Amino acid sequence: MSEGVVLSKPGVPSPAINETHQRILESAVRLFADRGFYGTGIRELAASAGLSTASLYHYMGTKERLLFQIMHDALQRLVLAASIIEAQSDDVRVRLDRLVRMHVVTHALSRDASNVVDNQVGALDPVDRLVIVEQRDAYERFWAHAIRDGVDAGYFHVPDQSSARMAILEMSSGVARWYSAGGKYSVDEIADIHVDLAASLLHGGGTRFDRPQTEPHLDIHELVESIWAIRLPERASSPGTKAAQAKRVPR
Amino acid sequence: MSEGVVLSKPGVPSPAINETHQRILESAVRLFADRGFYGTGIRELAASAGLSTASLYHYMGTKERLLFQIMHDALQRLVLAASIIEAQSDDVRVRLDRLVRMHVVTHALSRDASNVVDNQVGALDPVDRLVIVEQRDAYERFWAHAIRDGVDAGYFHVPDQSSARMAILEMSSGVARWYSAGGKYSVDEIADIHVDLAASLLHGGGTRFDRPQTEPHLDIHELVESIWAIRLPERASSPGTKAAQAKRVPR
DNA sequence: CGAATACAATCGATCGAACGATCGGACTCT
DNA sequence: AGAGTCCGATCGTTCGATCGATTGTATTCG
Repeated sequence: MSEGVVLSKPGVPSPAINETHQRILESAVRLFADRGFYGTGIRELAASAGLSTASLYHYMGTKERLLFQIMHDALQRLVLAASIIEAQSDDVRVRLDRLVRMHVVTHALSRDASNVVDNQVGALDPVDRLVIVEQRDAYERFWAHAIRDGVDAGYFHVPDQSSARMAILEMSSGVARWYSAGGKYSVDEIADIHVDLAASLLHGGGTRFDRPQTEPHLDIHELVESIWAIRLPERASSPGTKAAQAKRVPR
Repeated sequence: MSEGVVLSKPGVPSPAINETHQRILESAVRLFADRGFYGTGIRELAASAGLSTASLYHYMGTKERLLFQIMHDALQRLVLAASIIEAQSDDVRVRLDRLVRMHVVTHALSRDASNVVDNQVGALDPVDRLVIVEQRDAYERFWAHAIRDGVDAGYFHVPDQSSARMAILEMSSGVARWYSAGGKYSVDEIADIHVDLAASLLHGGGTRFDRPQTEPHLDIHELVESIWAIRLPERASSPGTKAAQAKRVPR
């Protein structure tokens, strides 16, 4: 169960050129998420990364460039993950399950970066903003196509596809607003719950996900770990922990 | 069909002490929503309201106080609306329908204020933030109780009540992020769609809202208009325009 | 080999601009 | 006369950004 169908090395390399740069990026993500772009001064930024403001400029170019790098990198990973999921999920119900799971897991674990992407677009200068918005649109297209295909195949029934897409994305992104590591549920349980909620939303009163068991294996944990170069907490059992299973609606 | 069961004058009086103050509040809401609290300077604020920075201070106290007034007022209206809905909706399915409708309509029409409430809490000083967070919690409690009552009555089936509440609130608040007046759907159609989506989400694969027709009348248009002191665009037919009706899932 | 060279990394000091906020005084209206 | 409303001028602070200079560390040259 360990070896997935993931390509050899799909990970996005970090944009950092060395360890100091990496430290700056990490500090900036945290501060931008906490206080916002305009609420974060370059002196805070420098102090948080442990160097002078002059040294900071050696790496970041300008403060606005730093924000752009952070958002561009975060979105690039999301797009890559979505494209791999699309390529390796034949059944559209499975595809959507995986999109939701990936989105929720990354929004919980890469909380700060997700919040920066979601809330700080307005702080970008107009040219950079265009690039970022196009990336975000590209990501949303994977969702739009999944929903469209599911409706065409007769699996999904929604009052309006765009609204359904926005609803699922908003509720899944919302996880980054309220999730905290010590909470009632683990990341995987929250992902399970949101897969359930999305399924209900898309079935509009019909039957729930009856997942075909013949799908080739693609482990979302492995995918996220390789693309984000992070280590996820072990999940208790698979798929779905006992707690999440118990909460599930009997059909 | 015009006279609802609404109390005589439930409206929240505007916190503005005169027309100039009102202009300041409106400018501030727009600017804070567009550029954020820290991204808005008092000189922009003054220029946008058509006076000097010195005069600005005559009304707003401090910039932070101005933000607090805006958020407090917006949340007060939401809480009042929710309490009236709770008091006048016997059936829990109707109660949730109305909560969603009210929330979506106000987030579309009072877009800027909603975005300020949703995104600028972090800019408040710790004392003010406590007050605002308590108001927001009070508002969410109406939703929590509605969902709990619906589950207890056997109408709703969700994997987790808190997650379901956050999901519905996030997707409904999301309207304030992407709604624009010239879009494909009218405000009422968007509200209809979200009532549908919330219903699907809460029924978890069961049957949809079969609304009891015996409920005493409470018109959400009237409610919102009186509490927010605004005039909503006329809705084409009632309930639900043709466009929204056509999109609806046949059962 | 050791000296010379090149370049990345760092910082103290400082720039002009914009920031939030305040003052005293000048206009209205009663 | 007195309260309410407005503003020009200006306060001290912080902002994002840049400068010249110094260090550390390879690489090249004689």
